[in-house]
Amino acid sequence: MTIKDLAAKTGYSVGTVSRALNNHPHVSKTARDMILKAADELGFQLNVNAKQLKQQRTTSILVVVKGTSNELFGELVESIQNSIAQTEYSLHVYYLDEDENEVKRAVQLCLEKKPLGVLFLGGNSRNFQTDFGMIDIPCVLVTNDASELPFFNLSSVSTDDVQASKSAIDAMVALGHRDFVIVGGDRTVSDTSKLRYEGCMRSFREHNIVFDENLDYEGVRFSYQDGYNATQKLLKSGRRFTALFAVADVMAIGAIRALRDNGLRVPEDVSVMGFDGLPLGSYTVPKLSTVGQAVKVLANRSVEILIENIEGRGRCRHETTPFAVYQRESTQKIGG
Amino acid sequence: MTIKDLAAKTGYSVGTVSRALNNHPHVSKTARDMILKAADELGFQLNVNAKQLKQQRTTSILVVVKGTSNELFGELVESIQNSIAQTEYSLHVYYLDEDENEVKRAVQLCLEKKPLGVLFLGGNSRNFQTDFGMIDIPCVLVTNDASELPFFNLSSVSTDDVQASKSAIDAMVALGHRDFVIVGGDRTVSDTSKLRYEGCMRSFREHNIVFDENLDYEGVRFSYQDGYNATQKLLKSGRRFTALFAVADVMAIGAIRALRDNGLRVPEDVSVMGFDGLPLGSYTVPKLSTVGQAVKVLANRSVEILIENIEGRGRCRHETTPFAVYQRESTQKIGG
DNA sequence: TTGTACGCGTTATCAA
DNA sequence: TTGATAACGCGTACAA
Repeated sequence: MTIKDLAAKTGYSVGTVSRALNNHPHVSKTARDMILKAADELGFQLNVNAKQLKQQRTTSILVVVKGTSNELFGELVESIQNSIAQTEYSLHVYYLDEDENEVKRAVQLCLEKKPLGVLFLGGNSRNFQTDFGMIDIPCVLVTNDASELPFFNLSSVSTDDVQASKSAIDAMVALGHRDFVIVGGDRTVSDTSKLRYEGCMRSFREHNIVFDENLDYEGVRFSYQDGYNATQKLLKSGRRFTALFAVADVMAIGAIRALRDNGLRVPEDVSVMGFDGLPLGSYTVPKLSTVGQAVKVLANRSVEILIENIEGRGRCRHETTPFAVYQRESTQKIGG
Repeated sequence: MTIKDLAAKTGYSVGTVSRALNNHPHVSKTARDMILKAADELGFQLNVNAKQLKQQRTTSILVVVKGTSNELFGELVESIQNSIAQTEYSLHVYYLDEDENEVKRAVQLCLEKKPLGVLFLGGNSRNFQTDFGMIDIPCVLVTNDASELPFFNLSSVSTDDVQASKSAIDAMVALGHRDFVIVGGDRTVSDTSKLRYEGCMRSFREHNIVFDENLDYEGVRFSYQDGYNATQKLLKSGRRFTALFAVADVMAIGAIRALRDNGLRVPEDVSVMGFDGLPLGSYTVPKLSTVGQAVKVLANRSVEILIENIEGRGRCRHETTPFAVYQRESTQKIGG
């Protein structure tokens, strides 16, 4: 079943058939109707390989997911897939380990798959600085800001991590907390972690709160297990604190568990705040206080921007999506 | 950069270059070495479209994921991707809504993408009975048993849902429980739900436990929210129970939350058991008792079987993977 | 062992 | 508006 058969069936030439199938002008309504009808009846499927070989262009968009244990990305991928499904493009998703170089990997995948664009879910600017030069198709970095990076083909849509985590700390300070520890990411390797840390520090400075980055900060991976371990370590070190901020909900959940295992109650003994706003957080015990990211907006804007750029209808841009601090049950006023 | 360029560079013909690149016999070591070296130096990438057009065969494997909110599938996809990464095949993942017809969708995707095989994550036998006939490539149904289905190209690897959920109930009975409710799936539409229900009933019969399927069973979707709602409904109905079995961990977590919101303690007032063994369950408060599936085994065997069948080295088969009941903190002996 | 040449299913160019 | 035909890059018979 090729356009040749279709041509034979309808009496037109392959040229006309091709034009009809692709909605090109210069084909009579009679011809178009007849051909489309025949195609439909015969269940004709255009051969993508032949098309792409001829046109020297694929139809695929790459999604590179960095750090698979962060459930936020799971939600994002789902949203992205839904947006893309309504377009002519197709999606290829690749999950990378948290400490792989996502840009190097993307370069390699671009050579191999020749996609029209790529969506990076997470990433760190150092990798972009050194390796992104090899990529010349439109890309967008999701959940990280790339406005400081000197690439004309790299957009970004992200939450303002500094403001968001500053707000988180502010909220806890407003509750009367002054003794903080942070379960964060590795700031030498994750921009997100660095920015969220920076947001915390701003709040601390603004409120004259003492914070020792060597003693009160643990930089680990974004997972339940690491959140748990980091909290254990903080506890073992003998630091005294009434508030714990975890820069991801998964870590916060691990942290709460560790606190419990050490006989500490949440929020009575220590308040815990997470980051991301996973649905799960509404069902945990206690319900997780968190700063929520706008997952759907993040996803939709990312694919809109990417497609605009792929289709040459726009330049690269850097957008910020809203966040909100949700005070649920894992935080409370100091002393009750 | 095509094999033509490579031919020009090395002085050999495109035929020899092609043979060298594909590890065919009848090419001298000299030629092979020289060509491979040149390819490497020039960063040569074979044009997949041309290759597939010529060979009339793609290299892709389809993964159809049914019910996106079930986090078990997230873990599975990750595992599957890792297995496939080490092969010559490429993966295309599609997430479907829980109540879409996964087989109809697969048929359509097969026409479009012409994959070599497909992996179904979840699915129901009714859809297979009516629509699977259209598919003639090797497939494997993961997490559901397909041994009763009359298709020579459909394998399956699954947990023995009947035994597994019987074991779950048995374990709670051994703890002294006799008043059960179940937060399950829709048995008219989900085989998994039907089987797990069946397992429960067997245990109930064996232990002469009274269970009213109309009053003590809620059939809903596999999500936190639905687990929560179902439990609310059970509670509102005034049923008295000391044990709740949720046929998925996500539902169990929703259920625990609902119990708490009604002033009931877990496990003191009611014991809760989940199903799946998500990592998350080790960090919740209380830690979730659950029957764990062997995710890695499920994933590995599925792709092994699929690839065997794709390469014609095996027939279709139906395997069962081990499960284990983990008693953590959400269950306890009745009255203490 | 190597080279030549055809064809896979499309799209696009050019003539009609 | 249509039809004929040349590419696209590769694999593979067949010939050498």
